[in-house]
Amino acid sequence: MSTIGTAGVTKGLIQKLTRRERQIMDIVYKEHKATAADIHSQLPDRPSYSSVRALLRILEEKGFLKHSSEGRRYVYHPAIAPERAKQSALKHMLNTFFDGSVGGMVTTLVDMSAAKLSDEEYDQLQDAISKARKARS
Amino acid sequence: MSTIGTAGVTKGLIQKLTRRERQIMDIVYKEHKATAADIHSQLPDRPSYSSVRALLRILEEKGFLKHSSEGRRYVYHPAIAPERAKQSALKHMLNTFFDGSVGGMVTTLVDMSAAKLSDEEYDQLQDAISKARKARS
DNA sequence: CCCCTAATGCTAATTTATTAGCACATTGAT
DNA sequence: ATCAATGTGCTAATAAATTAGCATTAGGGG
Repeated sequence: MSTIGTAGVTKGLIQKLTRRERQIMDIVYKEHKATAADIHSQLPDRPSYSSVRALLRILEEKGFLKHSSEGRRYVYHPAIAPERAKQSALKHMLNTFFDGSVGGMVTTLVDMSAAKLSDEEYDQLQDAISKARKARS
Repeated sequence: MSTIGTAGVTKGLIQKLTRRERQIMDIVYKEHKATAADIHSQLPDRPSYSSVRALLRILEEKGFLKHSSEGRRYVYHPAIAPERAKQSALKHMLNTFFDGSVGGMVTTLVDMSAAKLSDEEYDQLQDAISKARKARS
């Protein structure tokens, strides 16, 4: 079974985040964009609004977030493109839990959700794999 | 496209870990088991051996690690079964980056590694999916 | 116009995480 | 049997993360 390496990919930047910073980035990635209030409302063990804002400033300084103004509010966006963050996270998980095996990961994923997938969804999966296979070469 | 929920699964315990603690747990999951020295040698920005041992004690107190004695050494193991940890991590990633879509995640995974998979590996993937599909009902 | 609300900016205090130091125990070699 | 090497246990110091407080500014409604 072939594997995927880790070298040079978004260089583990995300692994450097602190607990709160990670929680915030998770929310931003999930929502695509979010205001301080959005984030505050979704954080576990909600700290004060003030704390959230301090962290947002820090994350922006560190280059993980950008903001734009929407009316009077700041709307925060990830500074690292979702595609890259996604891939980086997937690779990390592949290496940590699946010894780099894509097949192992897909199998676990499909097994986990087996009962919940419809025929249509299975077809989509099969298609995705066929296409990737052909696109190779 | 159906999705997978987050409720009640290893209850986000792992999200509570600090930076160093996470780094250590990643190594332990990756290696399946490890001594303090193993971990020390693999940690980024290597702290002192002493620090590592302090963290191992803390992780054990918090219930994330167990140890057994092997000769004179302690060998650390995850206290949360790899299967559960894996699933918990996958679900978290599904929700954060793929809006809960298994298909989306599999597609990204396969695309990422497309060039590297052999025909045989593609066959394995197709098989895994077919089996899961049949095992359903 | 003036006040209330809901934003942000900055800074200081507190809490938590991280680190390292040192004492003690055990094994193996000479 | 003693010494060196390699473990562990515990504790205190340091560094980093997290939190909250307070000042300020802008908008909207009466």
